Amino acid sequence: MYGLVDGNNFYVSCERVFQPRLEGRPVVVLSNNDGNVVSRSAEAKQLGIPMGAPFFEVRDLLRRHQGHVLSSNYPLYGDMSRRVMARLADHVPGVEVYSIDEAFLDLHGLTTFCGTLDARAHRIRQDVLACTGIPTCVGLGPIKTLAKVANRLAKKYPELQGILRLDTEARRERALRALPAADVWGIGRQYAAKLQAQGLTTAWQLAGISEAWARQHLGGVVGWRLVQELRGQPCQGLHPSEDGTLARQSISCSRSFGQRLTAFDDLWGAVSTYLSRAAEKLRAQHDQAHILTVFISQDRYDTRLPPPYTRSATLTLPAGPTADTLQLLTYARHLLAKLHEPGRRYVKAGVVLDGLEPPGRGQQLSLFAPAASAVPTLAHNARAQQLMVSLDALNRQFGRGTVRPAASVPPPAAAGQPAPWLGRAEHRSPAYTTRLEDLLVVG
DNA sequence: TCTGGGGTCCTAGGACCC
DNA sequence: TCTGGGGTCCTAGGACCC
Repeated sequence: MYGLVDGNNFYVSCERVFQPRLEGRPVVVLSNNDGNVVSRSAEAKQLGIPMGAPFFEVRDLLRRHQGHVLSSNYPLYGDMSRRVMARLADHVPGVEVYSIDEAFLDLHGLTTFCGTLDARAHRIRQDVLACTGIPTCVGLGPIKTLAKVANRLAKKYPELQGILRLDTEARRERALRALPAADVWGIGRQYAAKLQAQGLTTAWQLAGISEAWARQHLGGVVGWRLVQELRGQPCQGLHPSEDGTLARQSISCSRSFGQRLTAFDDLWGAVSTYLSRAAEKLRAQHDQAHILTVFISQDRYDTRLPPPYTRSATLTLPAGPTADTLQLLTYARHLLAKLHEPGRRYVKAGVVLDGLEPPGRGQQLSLFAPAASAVPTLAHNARAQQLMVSLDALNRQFGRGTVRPAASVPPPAAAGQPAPWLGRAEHRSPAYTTRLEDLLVVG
């Protein structure tokens, strides 16, 4: 059996742990730049605010109902997530961290110890709530997709007390008949519309479609696997996460700006900032990258502009994989220069690191000094590596961005001003758990 | 006025190689 | 009149997830 544990309204729940006055009220958390609603309390859902709604469309509605609005606070959510995952790992040896607020549990063979699965799931929920303050739901099923189904229903029907187990044919059928096809893991807007057009509305009907139809209309083999899993035929296993974190195959960092930018130097300020952050994440998971992409976007909602709104440039690093911020910056600047067109107004930029692998393979070294080229010598490499170790240590100890590339610092003329690329965050809560100055004071 | 960010997987088509 | 086949790599695009 698998378990799927999922935090309820995760970001909102994280905020409520430190602001209990938000209990019982409509609360929403916004995406970067205060753009969209990305987490809603039950009360906010009841007002009819959809997931992903642009904030400006629901602002008045929230005001009328004394709703509370928060900018996203990822240091807080990331840290709370780490605490939740640590609790789970204490109960179950095999945990696959699936997202910031979700994890699959490997429960195979655990039933004979410590009572029934339901009792175990109850204990896990209680423990996570007691130790972190985060309410969760647990879905139990013999297959990942069915554990997801169970979790969905456990969230939807409070009378289930946060737990649903689908371990018999009868329970599977009953659950699938109760679940809309659009709520199945892997069915998004497009596929839901296609199913609807065929008169297929429940997960049970979806489980009954033919292989040919699934392959043709639901994304090929992906859709067919999904259908098989609903039927009870497992197509994917559990991939336990080491040390409670998820190692990624690509790492990106991108942001919408707070204002339109046209000047190369402003864009470069943004791109160099994002690249520094991405390289930090890369080193944190002990990898190097050998493919670098830079992209810049114009306003996709501006009907006067012809698509494409985003232009990107990708480079396979000629010197092989690296995790050196400074080396990556050299390449990124060239890529940005290729993309940037004077006069255009850009709203967003980003970088992507691909082709990740652990250090020690495929490093292309130069026979000569690196002065003229980006290709490093061995001695240069060792020093660069030491520099990154020191950089990361300083930023860990004194806060992100304490030491950063000069390009990421706004020019002296703008001293005291926030960088021009920074987005809005007008409702940010303190970093209660990750900044000493922000510690909650009681009493 | 205001519309997110970070991921995954698959497919199709073209270039190139033998 | 005849005009290979299979493999790999790369890119772009499209769907999905949270």
